[in-house]
Amino acid sequence: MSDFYSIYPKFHVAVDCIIFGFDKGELHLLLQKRNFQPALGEWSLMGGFVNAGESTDEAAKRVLSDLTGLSKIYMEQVGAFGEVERDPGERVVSIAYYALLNIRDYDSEQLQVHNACWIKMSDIPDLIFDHNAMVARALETMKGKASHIPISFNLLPEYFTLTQLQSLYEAIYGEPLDKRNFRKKVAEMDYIEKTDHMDKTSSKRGAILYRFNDSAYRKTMKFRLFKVSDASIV
Amino acid sequence: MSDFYSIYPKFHVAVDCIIFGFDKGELHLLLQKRNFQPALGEWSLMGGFVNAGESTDEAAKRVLSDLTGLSKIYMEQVGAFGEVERDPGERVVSIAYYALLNIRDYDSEQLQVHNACWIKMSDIPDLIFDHNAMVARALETMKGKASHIPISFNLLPEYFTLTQLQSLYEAIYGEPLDKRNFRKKVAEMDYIEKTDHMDKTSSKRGAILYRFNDSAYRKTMKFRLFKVSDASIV
DNA sequence: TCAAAAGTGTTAAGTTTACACCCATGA
DNA sequence: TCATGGGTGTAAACTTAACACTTTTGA
Repeated sequence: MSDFYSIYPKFHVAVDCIIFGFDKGELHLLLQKRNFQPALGEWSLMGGFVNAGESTDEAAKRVLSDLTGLSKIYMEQVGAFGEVERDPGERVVSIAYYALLNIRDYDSEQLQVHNACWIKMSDIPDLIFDHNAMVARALETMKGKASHIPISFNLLPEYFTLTQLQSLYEAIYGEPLDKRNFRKKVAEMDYIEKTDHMDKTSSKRGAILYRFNDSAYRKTMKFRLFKVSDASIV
Repeated sequence: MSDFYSIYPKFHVAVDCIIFGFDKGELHLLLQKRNFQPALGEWSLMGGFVNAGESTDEAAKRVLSDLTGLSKIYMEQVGAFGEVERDPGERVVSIAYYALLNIRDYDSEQLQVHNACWIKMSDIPDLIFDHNAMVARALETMKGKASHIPISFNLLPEYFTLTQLQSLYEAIYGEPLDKRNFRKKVAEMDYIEKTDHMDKTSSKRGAILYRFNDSAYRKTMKFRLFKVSDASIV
């Protein structure tokens, strides 16, 4: 094999995962109080190094499945973080991924093992390195995508009420939505299907449970439950 | 310094730049017919390895300024490409960036030196490695951004006609726009300012030259010259 | 004088917003 | 019986889309 590259430096390449969950009307992140070095005792995202023979996407999936035991998690790349001093230990380029998962799919035993817990977005502590910046960019990326692609259902159980769905969108975009207008839009989306199940846990009357039908969605690919936002300061 | 990382592998980290230009009603890319190894004689994006002591953003800026002599180029990260075998020579993780530049700012002497040329988007040849995939993702990223943030002015000269601006949007989104509706929207954007200059090169009558006023834009941050598109197949 | 690009308004259709009350039930 | 969350429609405001002719002037 010829070797044109050997004069160039090599770096550690890591992945970090911004894991979103939704509970009690708020977005949460799965964070880790590190019980290992470096930065022992500090809060961080879940991450790990990319192995030889493993793509960065695979590394992110591995980190997620090691942590949760789940293999089919919705995941998307946020981007690379490549500042020289981002990790004070050594030069590490990290690729951030966000993941969306139903908070109930994740058992609390796993939480203990990894010293992890769900923290409300409004209570995110100082994280190590540039992890707070990763969270901010992940949230922007996710909001952009969730406004026109139905990824948000990954944050809900298979069966959900319209109140839950609305509350999820309000949590993501941080503003209230009108109930009647919201339901009118949902009603036009045939792939958000009424089931004959009822949720009796959150009201006396009970609420109809709905379900997202992905193959029906793929026929129209039309989805918009939230207005497209103007630019933030860029 | 403690050394928690040494058991993990290191990789080459590269940057690749998708450089957009606009000319004669079409988007173009600045591509390179490689006069060096590896992949000598093949077409590729402009790229380079990230140096020690240099962030990935800085590496991308360096690649762009080495190539063009320009330092203030609009540039944004597309994302990391981390497949194991993406570079058949050796494991390389590459961070893609797109750049927008006014095709006239780039002199043809530079083109020669780098064996580079502007190729119409509709004529992009097979590129090395995963560079075609990078181009596709860069275009999607750029379209998403250009629909609600006025980045497209980076593709035009400082003074431009409304016909040029419309033609640019038609090139980016690949569909025709109604002239009167387009001009009505532009007229509402006070930061797209009429100047008292005229362009006489493309019509006998002459067309009024406009100019984008960034600080005026920042007061409202409202911009939309193209409808937000539905999902492509994702 | 005519070809070629620049410039200009109105109307209908569709979308978004605002808004308030009745329903069902378990405690 | 009443407190709680579930469910429903209409009208006004706004936005988008469709559409065709006149102007200017250099060749």
